[in-house]
Amino acid sequence: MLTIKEIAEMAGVSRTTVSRVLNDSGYVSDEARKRVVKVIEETGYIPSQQAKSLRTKKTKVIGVVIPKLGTETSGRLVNGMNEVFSKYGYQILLTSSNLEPQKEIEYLRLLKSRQVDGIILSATTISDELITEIHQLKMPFVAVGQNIPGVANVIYDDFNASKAMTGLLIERGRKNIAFIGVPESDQAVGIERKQGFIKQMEKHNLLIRPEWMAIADFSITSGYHAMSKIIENAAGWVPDGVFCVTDRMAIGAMQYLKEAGHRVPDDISVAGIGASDISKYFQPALTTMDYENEVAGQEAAQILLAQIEKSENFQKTITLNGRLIERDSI
Amino acid sequence: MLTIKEIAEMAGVSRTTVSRVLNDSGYVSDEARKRVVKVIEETGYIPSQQAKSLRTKKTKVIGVVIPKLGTETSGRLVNGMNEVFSKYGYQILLTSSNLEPQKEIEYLRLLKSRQVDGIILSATTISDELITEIHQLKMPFVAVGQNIPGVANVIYDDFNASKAMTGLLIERGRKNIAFIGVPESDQAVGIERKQGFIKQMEKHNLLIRPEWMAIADFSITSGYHAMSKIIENAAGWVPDGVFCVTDRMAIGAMQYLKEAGHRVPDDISVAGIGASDISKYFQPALTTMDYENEVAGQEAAQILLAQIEKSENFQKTITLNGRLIERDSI
DNA sequence: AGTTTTTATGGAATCGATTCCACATTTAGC
DNA sequence: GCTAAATGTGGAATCGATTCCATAAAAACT
Repeated sequence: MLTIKEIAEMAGVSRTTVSRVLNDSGYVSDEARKRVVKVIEETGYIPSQQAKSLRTKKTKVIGVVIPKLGTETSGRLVNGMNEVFSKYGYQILLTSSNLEPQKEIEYLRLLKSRQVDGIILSATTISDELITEIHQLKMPFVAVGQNIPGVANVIYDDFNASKAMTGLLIERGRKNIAFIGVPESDQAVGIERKQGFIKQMEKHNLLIRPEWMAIADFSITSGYHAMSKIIENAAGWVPDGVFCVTDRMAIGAMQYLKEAGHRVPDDISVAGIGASDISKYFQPALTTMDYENEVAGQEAAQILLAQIEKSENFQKTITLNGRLIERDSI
Repeated sequence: MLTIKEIAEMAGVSRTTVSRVLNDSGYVSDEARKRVVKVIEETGYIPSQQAKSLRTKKTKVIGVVIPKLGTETSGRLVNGMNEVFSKYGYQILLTSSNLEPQKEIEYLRLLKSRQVDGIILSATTISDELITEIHQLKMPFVAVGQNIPGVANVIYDDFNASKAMTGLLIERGRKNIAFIGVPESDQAVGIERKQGFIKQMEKHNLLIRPEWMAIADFSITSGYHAMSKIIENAAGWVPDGVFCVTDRMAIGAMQYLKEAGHRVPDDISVAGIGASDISKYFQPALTTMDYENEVAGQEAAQILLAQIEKSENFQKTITLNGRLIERDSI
């Protein structure tokens, strides 16, 4: 491993001068600069960021914690962040909690120990322990997707998105609407979206049947099973609409309906949230809500950078609205 | 920011002793250890990995370069790696080249400058420049998906996978088979898979029509357009099978066929490669090849760890075979 | 009791960069 | 021609950890 000392010797200058060339700082004569540059090129020397950031206290690395690697949502989110960060010379240290709450806390610590310049957390469930940990962090921080008190947030307006989608279902004449949600441990998806549905139904004086309210786990398969259970429980009475809080569950539900001989949307309408890639190509194409995760990622990155570079410590919260995408499933 | 020095002072011991407690090394009396542990817990002190690895020359970070964030393939691959790495206390610094070859080289340098302990590259196109750069790296390295000479590789047997899939099509009585591939700049997907198709067709003395050989760009939409062009060019003659080198393009092709009134698989069979999530739920369910990217990720991680920890410098190449998944599209 | 071994502790060097400061040499200003 | 400012260079301290080495006290052997 080549070091600055060796480069200095080879170029016949001091480490200080090499450092100046490297960082374009201070005074360096053309003559000396040329010699240094030449040696660097010949040797392929790459300075150790390690040593540099030990001294400068800046790593130019942002820690990001996402729930699961390789999901569309996380992918888009991280892409959005990356766009902004790379523009400013920052890199992302990506960690995935794999949906284990304990890992989130662990990774937060780990990221701090790696001296990242800031952290973005895309959480699913927020425990008190997690909140405590976050507050102990005392470093630039932004939460995405879930509202965490006392810190900067980029969140989606889940309540109104859900309400709007339910409204669309009703507008199209659907009255007996089933609901496929997720556990309430997830505040945004589990509670907010459910509340949006309930409020809208109540507003129109529509009956919410408990036996038509299923809970699934985000997967396509779970949507399939939830739908089958609802239809079986229906016993004669069949819903004329289903609102699924995620696209993948909606896909599963549609799949079941098709197999069971129900026509979508003629007999029964299906709606999702997320505008996943698959939703466009499935038949019938799913009516859904685009959450524009890239934008969320960009916003989160911007806020974090403001905290880092201008050391603004605001607890700014940005709320993003979903964009309704009407297709063929309603 | 708390440092080891401050902890030492607060506990009334030397930095050396604190370090020993931290790393469970050397001799420390119970009495001293207790005092140190107490101070650490009270203060929430987290040692700087930065400083540690400057000294130890080990960062416990692995650099990973993938072509695109948020794709299923990359997601699975990275998940597989992560499984292995996290078991041994390593973390992944993930970078995405966003399909720009220049960025691959740039990130390789960047990762080296961050002193990662090793690098895994999942490349799509391999230029001479890239190969030169890799050889200059002189650090633990594994390439995934593309065969790069002179280094360790984990590759898929694209040629035989493609041959097998084409064979299945033929076995089912298909004779007039169209082909949707990708540009040849991608050695594995563009060339190997195409050759597998060609060799199998030739073996059975089947005609390969140039006008039925389309080139698309991995996307669903491009598959759709490629298929439409083939059908249009067919002018009367319609193929009875299409082999698409990726699932997403196969989905696009099927979509077009459906819209154009061709029945899959009755009139025309469709085959893909990749076992993507969507392929299972699309109708008809796509017959495809599972490349088991998680396994590839695990293997790559294992090989890299062997290089790092046992400093084995072998140019081991592991070839993974695809697993045929027969569903309804053939 | 005297010697060796084990246990315990801290001082100081080290990793590879940056940066403050001192000093030397030019160049500019009057 | 003399002082002041600009330019150029390197020595040495520093960042926060680990680790070699020296030293001392306690425990274990003759």
